[in-house]
Amino acid sequence: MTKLAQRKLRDPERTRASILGAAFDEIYHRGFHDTSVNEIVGKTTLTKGAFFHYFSTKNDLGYAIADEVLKEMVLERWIRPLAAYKNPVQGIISRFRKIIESTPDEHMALGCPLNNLTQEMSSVDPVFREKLRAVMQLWISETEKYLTKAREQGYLKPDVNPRQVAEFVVMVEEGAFAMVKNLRDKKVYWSLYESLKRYLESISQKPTEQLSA
Amino acid sequence: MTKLAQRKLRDPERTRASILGAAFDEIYHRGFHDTSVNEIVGKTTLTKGAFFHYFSTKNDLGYAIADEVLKEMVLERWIRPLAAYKNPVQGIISRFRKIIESTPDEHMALGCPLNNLTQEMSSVDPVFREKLRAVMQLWISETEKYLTKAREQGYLKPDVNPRQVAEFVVMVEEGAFAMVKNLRDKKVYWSLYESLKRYLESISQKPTEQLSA
DNA sequence: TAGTTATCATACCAAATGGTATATTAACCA
DNA sequence: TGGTTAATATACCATTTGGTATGATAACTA
Repeated sequence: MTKLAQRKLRDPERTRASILGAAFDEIYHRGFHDTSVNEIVGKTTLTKGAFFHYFSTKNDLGYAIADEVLKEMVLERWIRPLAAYKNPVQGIISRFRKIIESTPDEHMALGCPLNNLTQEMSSVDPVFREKLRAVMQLWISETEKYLTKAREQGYLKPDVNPRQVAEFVVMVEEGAFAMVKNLRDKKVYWSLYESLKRYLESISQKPTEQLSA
Repeated sequence: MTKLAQRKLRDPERTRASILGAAFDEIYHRGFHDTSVNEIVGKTTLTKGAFFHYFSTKNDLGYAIADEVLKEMVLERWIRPLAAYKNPVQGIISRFRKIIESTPDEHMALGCPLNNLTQEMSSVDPVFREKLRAVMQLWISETEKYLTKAREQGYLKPDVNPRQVAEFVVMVEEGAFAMVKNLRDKKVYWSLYESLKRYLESISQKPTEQLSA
């Protein structure tokens, strides 16, 4: 009773978040073009009126997903966890493994949300293009920071270029999901994981145990 | 005059190919969902009647693109040229470079046609899924053959797994285009090229010059 | 407490889309 | 040569889509 009554109460932030969440889910499953506004609001307790109150157009919704959902997702999944590792290179390897392990089989077929939206929208809408580009730039730059630190600490060979490695690593992280989506075979994750690991080890070295400062 | 008259003459094979070509082009530029049948026939000298005579549905056209155009494109761009190299590993590196060099700047923003179609359609239509999967399986398997040969000939270290490397190589080949499409920066091609080269060299070795047989 | 505004619902619409029905003409075959 | 079939054009349609106009109600403010 109380709960039902409270459902009627207004909570704009929650409402907007609810639309955004339902929209991300639908779009992640079926793609942007194939997801209609009616379907999105159908997944919530709201109607089209609420939708267009918060997003003046369907594209605007897509922009919000890029700006808010995808950006946050990249940071949460790929970047922030790296802080917990002493050796950032080892952190990248471990994170890749853990994300594979924690990805439900159902999601295997859906690929990387950022890559999906990019492949579909980036060449057709310049605003999408810029926003999705910004997310990936962030992903690469943050990865690069950790790789730079790793080189400074002697975990990487001195001749490696952190930016170059960062681009390669992020490309593998995205590309692995894309390939598994295509092949529908989770074993491929592990195959690609082994190759990434081997690559990173080939540019690594044991840090000479020199005292700090 | 003669030419104009001949244009009226019927040539079913050419007609079908014309539709297929225009459709591939439009879909490559704007995606499958965002390309309408009207737009496709608008790019040809034909009308909707001809279209639905050759393809009973729009999806059927997409299937034909996967079966015929994409498959042929993979073989022509990535596989067949490898036959010309004595060292297949060197062949893979060289081909990657040459494809970068020969890709017009305009195409840079469009990514890999196979990847585009996969990300958009694979999770939404099972027939697409199977056909696109078959193309990528072919791509990987053919690459694997060359890597197996390379290992037999001593160009690769004996402990490398050709299938595993093939999956990684194809993933990089696709992923590189996807990333450049997102970042819109051709320099990234070369950065990724350097990394792929370094990786392949790290699993390579000089063949011990033992006589054949 | 009255009135203004923000939040959400309902009913509707013009345009575009994939697809069909049908007409027309070229090609082939007996 | 006549008739059957294949190839292409034209006109049309039901449905879906993003979006709008407007109404209703909750929330806030003076």
